[in-house]
This record gives sequence, C-alpha cells and structure tokens, in this order.
Amino acid sequence: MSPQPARQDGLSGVFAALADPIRRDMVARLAEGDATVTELAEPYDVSLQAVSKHLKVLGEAGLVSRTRDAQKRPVHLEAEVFDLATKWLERYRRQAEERYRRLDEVLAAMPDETRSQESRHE
Amino acid sequence: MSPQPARQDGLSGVFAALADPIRRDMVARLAEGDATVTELAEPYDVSLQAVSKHLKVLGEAGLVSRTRDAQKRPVHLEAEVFDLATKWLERYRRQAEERYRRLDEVLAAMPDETRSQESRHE
DNA sequence: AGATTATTCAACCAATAGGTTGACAACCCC
DNA sequence: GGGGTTGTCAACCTATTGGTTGAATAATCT
Repeated sequence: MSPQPARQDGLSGVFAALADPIRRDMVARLAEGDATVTELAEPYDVSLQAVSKHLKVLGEAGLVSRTRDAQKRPVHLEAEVFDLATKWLERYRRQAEERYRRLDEVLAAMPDETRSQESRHE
Repeated sequence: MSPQPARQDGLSGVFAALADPIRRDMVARLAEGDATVTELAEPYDVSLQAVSKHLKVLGEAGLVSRTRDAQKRPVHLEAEVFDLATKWLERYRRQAEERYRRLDEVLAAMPDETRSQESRHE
C-alpha cells in the first residue's frame, strides 16, 4: 500500500522523473485530481504506451500510485515525496547563502590589500 | 554576468542536472565554497574529463558559474536557481494537499452510499 | 621560450531514455 | 462468452548520457 519503495537513490529517481516536461505536466494535471491513463494521454501527441511508460517512471520514483476502478487504473499523485526533493534543495541553498553572508562579513572587515587570495579554509 | 541563460525549459535542465548522484554531490560540496575542477574530481573514481562534463551540465542548467583565477577556473554555486525548482515543487504539493483536504471534507459530509462514484468535476 | 599545471575538446563506446508499433491481458457489458 | 474498453508488455529504433582516452588550449613559472 505504501507509495512504492522508490527504486534506487530516491532523490535521483525523483529528480529524473521531474526532468521531463511531459511528466512534469502530468504531475501538474494530477495535482488537480486523480486521472486515468487515457485522460492523461489526451493532451499529448504521443501514444498511450509512451504515456504508460512515463507513468511507470513516475511510479518507480514514488511520485504516483495506482488503484483499480473497473477496467481503469486511476493515477494518484503522492505529493509527500516532493518533500524529499524540496528538503534537499532547501538544505543546500540555505547552506550556500549562509556561507555567502559570512563571507561578505569577512570581506567587509578586511583591509583592501589582504583580499584576493581568499583560499579555502578546509 | 547573469548565471547563464539556462538552456531549454529551465526546469528540465535543473531537474536533469540534479538527477545524477555525482552532480548532486558536487553541488553539496560547492555549497561549502567554490572549488576547482581538480578539487571537485578528487573524491570520485572518474576521469577529470568526466567531471568537466558534469560541470558543463550544471553550468548549462544555470546551477554553477565559472570565473578565472590563474590557470584555475573555480566553480561557483548559483544557489538562487534552486528556487525555480523549489517553487515548482511547492506549488504542486500545496495544490494537491489543498485538494485532498477539500475532498476529505466533502467525503465526511456525504452519506455513506453516495460515495464511490466521485467523478471529476468539469 | 619551454616546461608545468589546469582544464577542455574530440572521437569513441555501452547503456539508458523516449518514442514507435503490434500483440496480449484484464475487466466490463450485453 | 464475445466484443468493446483500458492499459501493459515486448521488440525495436534513435538520440542522449556518462564514461573513456588522447590531443589541444590556456595561463603560469622558471
């Protein structure tokens, strides 16, 4: 029942899944509500099979789950998985920004000549 | 001076760039401070050329920029570009969650038999 | 200028991704 | 139970990706 074990690294799967415009578009559509493969395929000029493949990718990344409703297999967005990606992004943006801030302070406090060799401080 | 026009769709480039573990690792490293290609290559068991290619991908996604310092070309993380991805993720997670919340309300307010055909609304 | 260091370019290769078509499976309806 | 839906599996094709090695470029240091 759980949103699929998300194949490898997790993060790689999620980012890779979202790297494709069609897949991103499907996610956007699914955010409005569950949909069937045929419904999802309709806006695009590709075969149903191609769409099915895209959904497989999204599924393996843990971004969508499938249920069964008659012969249809509605696709459901598992939006919590986004958090994995968001947290990663947030973490390193914050870390980088924090560093720039500190660096600015240091530079501001430094006499002009001392600058320019700012070597890394392991 | 601006962080590179970010090749195609922008978002596709960013997500694709971050879909690779090595590249994500490099980003993590760069969040601690700028580094040269050789420094970045050191932890990995791949050629310098491979690392150079990874950096090209990151660069075209707008995630890093290069300057020049003697014969070195230090790599600098452009963390603002993360926002593009973060905003996208946040938007659709919120939208999906919002929908689930409303759906729950509707379901809760509905008598038991009426359920189960919850067709899409348009 | 010649040697050294740092990085990229070019050609190549295997594996993967995204697409196709055709056949198959699962389920409903009559 | 035969025929329409709905979706997936399989085989195939091409372009892209991530890696390699070898040669080229660029800046610096004698």
